Amino acid sequence: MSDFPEEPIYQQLARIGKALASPVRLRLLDVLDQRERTVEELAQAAGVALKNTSAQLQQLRAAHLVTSRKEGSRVYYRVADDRVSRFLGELHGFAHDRLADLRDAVRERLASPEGVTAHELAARLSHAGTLVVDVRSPADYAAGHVPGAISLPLAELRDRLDELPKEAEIIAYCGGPYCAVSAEAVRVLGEHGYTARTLDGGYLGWRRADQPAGG
Amino acid sequence: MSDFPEEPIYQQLARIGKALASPVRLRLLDVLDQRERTVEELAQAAGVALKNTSAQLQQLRAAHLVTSRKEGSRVYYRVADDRVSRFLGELHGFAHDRLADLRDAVRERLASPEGVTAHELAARLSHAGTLVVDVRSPADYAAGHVPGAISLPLAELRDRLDELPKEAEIIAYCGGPYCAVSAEAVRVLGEHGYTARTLDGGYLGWRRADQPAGG
DNA sequence: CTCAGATTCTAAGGATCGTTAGAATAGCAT
DNA sequence: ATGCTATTCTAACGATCCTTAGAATCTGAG
Repeated sequence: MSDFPEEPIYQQLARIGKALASPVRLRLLDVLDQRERTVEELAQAAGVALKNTSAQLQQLRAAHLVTSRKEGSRVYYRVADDRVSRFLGELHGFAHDRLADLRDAVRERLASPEGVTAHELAARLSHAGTLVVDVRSPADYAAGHVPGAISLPLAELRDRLDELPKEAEIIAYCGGPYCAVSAEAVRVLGEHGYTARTLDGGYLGWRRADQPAGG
Repeated sequence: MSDFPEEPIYQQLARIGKALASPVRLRLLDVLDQRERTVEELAQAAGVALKNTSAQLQQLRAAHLVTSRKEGSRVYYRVADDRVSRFLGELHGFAHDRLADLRDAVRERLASPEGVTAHELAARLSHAGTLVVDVRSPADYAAGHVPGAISLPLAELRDRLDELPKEAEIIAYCGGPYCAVSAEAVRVLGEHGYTARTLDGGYLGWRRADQPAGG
């Protein structure tokens, strides 16, 4: 135990660092940042064991990064406020341009051609000819989506191709920045002769870039 | 070990969190962010054992938060680039407005009346009547300081009071945001009839607010 | 070439953290 | 009340991290 005089202060600061030091907690934060969820929904969406999800949520709550509200027998968690969301966005950007290993891991998982940034997409929304497709679940879509986007979950994509005009340029997105679903959708669309690209960062990237959540 | 499909990505992200999860490493970063230092200078300035300083520096380097250069038999470390400095500033601000315990720890250590923010000080520099006093070591002063500030280490303050015009409003600052030296200087100045306040965040806060480092 | 100083590498004990099983709590339905 | 569901608490094991002693490396000086 070394102890310089400012240690109590830095110990407090380190609480935030500690909260961000676990892959599981970072994952939970990203999933929660998309929308409020119950513990069970969260555990399933994040792919983390239920008991572990609950345990990690206690730590995130101790660091005041998430808050919960009780409704009946369920507990709903959400990211504490907008500042947490913004800070997480900054952490992602900071880590991304600092760690080549992170960029490699992302590239290996997504393996998709370059996507459109949130800013580029915002500029295009005012023009016709761009069709934005939300490939998440209808529940996710209902909780908020890019203005003008249509809901078209990946599972239904092949059956509903006739709803998509051939000449449109399609931008597909899913939830998190590392979600592979939109990349898969782009692949399928490409096979059927469409021009399609992903939205970098997904819906979360869109919101973290301060873009509006359309109703 | 839980493993959701995005785990390798979040594992990389967590490397940044882990680097920021230790009070000692956060302290080293703050001291290094003030200026480049050798391992020994850093260890002494931070109040951390030399062996431990070296060990923690290896971890900070692995996370690409610091870089080193060798000059003769000494190794100089510094914060990797401006983005690290900015991110640390954001982390401090984020933690500060989130953790009441952190605010309490700061208040307990500094116990000084409210200081001036970097932004306020910047606005005042153009007017006469404000005297900015740098109470750090001459070496720190030489490495960069608030434009127009005079160097007056705390140890010499009592002997050099006659250099300070009684009618000036004095702003004193030291290195880090949690350095108590400027608060002590303000106390001494107050005893001698001066109007004096501290600069919130010290020199580091000044730089992190994107203010110029005067020569 | 040898010596002294600065820093890092290696190794190891102790502390802390991550994970999960099992018990406990709280709310709703009957 | 009783049972059922959702969630948290308690306890415990293994994994990881923090810290520091001791050996090793590198540099400049004599």
